[in-house]
This record gives sequence, C-alpha cells and structure tokens, in this order.
Amino acid sequence: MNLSLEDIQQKFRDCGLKSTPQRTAIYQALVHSTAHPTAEDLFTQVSPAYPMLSLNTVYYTLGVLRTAGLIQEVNIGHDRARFDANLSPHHHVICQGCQGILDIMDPRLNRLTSPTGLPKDFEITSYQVAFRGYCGKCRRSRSPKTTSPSGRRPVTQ
Amino acid sequence: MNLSLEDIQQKFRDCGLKSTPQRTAIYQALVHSTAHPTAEDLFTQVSPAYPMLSLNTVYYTLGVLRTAGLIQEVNIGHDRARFDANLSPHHHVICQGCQGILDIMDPRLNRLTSPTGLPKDFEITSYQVAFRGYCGKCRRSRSPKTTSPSGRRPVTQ
DNA sequence: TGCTAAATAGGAATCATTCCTAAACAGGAA
DNA sequence: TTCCTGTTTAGGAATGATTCCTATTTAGCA
Repeated sequence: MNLSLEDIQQKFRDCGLKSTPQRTAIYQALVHSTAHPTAEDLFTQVSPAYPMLSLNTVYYTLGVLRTAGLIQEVNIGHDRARFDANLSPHHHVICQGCQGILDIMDPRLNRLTSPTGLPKDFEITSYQVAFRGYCGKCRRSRSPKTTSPSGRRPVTQ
Repeated sequence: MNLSLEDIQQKFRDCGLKSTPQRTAIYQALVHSTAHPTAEDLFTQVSPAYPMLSLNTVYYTLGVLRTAGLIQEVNIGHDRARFDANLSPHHHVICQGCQGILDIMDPRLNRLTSPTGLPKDFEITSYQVAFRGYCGKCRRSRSPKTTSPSGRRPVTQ
C-alpha cells in the first residue's frame, strides 16, 4: 500500500485524531510494512527519525489507531501483539520456524459459510484462517530429510 | 471426553512420561474441560485437591504435555496461553465479550485446499479457522439495538 | 531396597504491556 | 494570529503472564 502524507493526515482528520509527527510516522511505517510488526518493531523502525520517541507512545498510538478502526491487531500466537494496516478481508500463513507472517488474499477463503454446531444465538462478526507451517528458508535449515515435521497435523485436502 | 485413571497413566507411559499425581490431575482437568483453560484456570481447579501445587508446576506440566503431543496450545488472542486436550482437527469460535471459546467440529472446514498466493516452497502443516463474534449472553448484555457491533467486519458469505 | 534422572515448589527474574503524571503540542475559538 | 483546552507524548513505575534457577522430593528402574 502507498499513502502520501496528505492521505494519512486526511484519514486522521476523518477519524477525529490529531495529526502528530510521531503518530504519522508510526502509521506510515505500518502501512508500508507487510511483516505484521510488533510494537517494538515499529519503535525500532521509527526511532531513528524520532530519537525521543517512547515505546509507550507506540503502544498508545497503536491503541488509538485500532480503536479508530485504522489498523487491526493480528493475534498470532499469544506471545506478543502484532499489527496490520491491511483492513481488507484476508488470512495469514505463519512460519513456525521464523515466526514470519504472510498475507493470504485468496477470495475463496472469504466465502466460508457459518459452521455447523454453532449455538443459535451466537453472532459471528468475522473470521480468519491461520495456516501454519514452514517457509522455504526454515525448511532448508531444518533436518533436510524431514518433509513433514513430527507432531504436526498435515493439511487435509 | 472421558478417560479413566488407567487410560491416562497408559498415555503417559506411552510417551515416556512419569506418572505423578499432580501431572495426572492437571491432564485430567484439561481432558474434562471444553473451556480451553489457561494455566491459572487449571491451577485454580486442581489446587483444592493438591494444596501444595505450584503454578510453576502447572506451566512445566503443560509444557511437557505439549511437547509430548498430548495437548495443544490454542492461540486465541495474544494475552495468555490457553490449552486444549482435544487433538482431533477442529476450529474455534471466540466470544469477544466474555472471551469464551467453543469448539467447532464442522468437517467441511477440514477440507480447505491450499490457498492461492502461497510461496512455492512454503509447506503448510496445519490450519485453523477462528470465528469471532458475540455469544447470546454477551449480545443481550450489550446495547440491545446493535445487531452488528461497530468496527467489526461482518462474515462474508 | 537404592539410584538416578525427572518432577515439584518456591522464589526471583524477565518481558510485554499498562498505568500514572507532568510537560509539550495540535487545532479550534476568539 | 494568539490563546486555551483537551490530546498527545515521554519517562518512570507497576502489573501480570511466563520463564529461570535451585534445592528437595519422587517415580520407576536395576
């Protein structure tokens, strides 16, 4: 995604958010990333340009942007929060070796119907598919003969 | 699921794990639960019978059982780890009000094909669908007119 | 029955995240 | 443009889940 400074400031205005240099830089970093960075990642990335930046501000900003609906929190693993400025319906592939995340935009996955066995009064508002496995790099650096790492359930076709 | 003490001890032996009262109680509590409890939940549940039980032991035990492949860690949200002794392929519905988790066993969801846009050398070993929404109880305790809470992307059919 | 490696309990350490607060600042009002 | 006020920021302290460390206990085998 590519957003100009003006685009970003307009978005902030539309949401009733003040436009500050730090906030703009953090959002811009997130928009330009496809790596689903953590708060710390963004802090590291934006810090050089804003040496006084506080990690605290990154957390606060991410909270504000999420509440405003400009970004979403991607819950992959329970260890730390990762963020995504891609708001179009999509899914994820997670490498269990390097913890890397890739977006999956396959439109077929956006047409799943309500599952069976759901209580009648449960209202589903969204869903996401998380594929897990190993990327090429991590597969090569693991035991070369292992094509299906032990203890993992293979994808059923 | 219903497992006798002997069943559990046999499972431990099969995995080369020592069978201790604490370990048995923790695993049994997890097997009998459908609530995907946290380490703390299990500690609270097992503590009365084992007053000397340490939360540390619960964490250690869960780690051992997971490594042995007897349980799995369910990564819903990044706040804390939840565990599941149900190893058959299944998916989850998470209530965003009370954080409750339900199992979804819909076999149709186990037949998803590999998504498009996946790098050629990425090997998928498993996947899970996480549905999010609001259970009946939480819907009723929210603003009654809200049928689709703001900021949530509805399920596309 | 004894041995030994694994398991347990408890305390301390770690790490992500949140809370608290004073100072700085953006953006609307005058 | 200047002033005001509520928001934002930075920094430090607090929190809470989880892990680390270690001495003691115990399961399971010889």
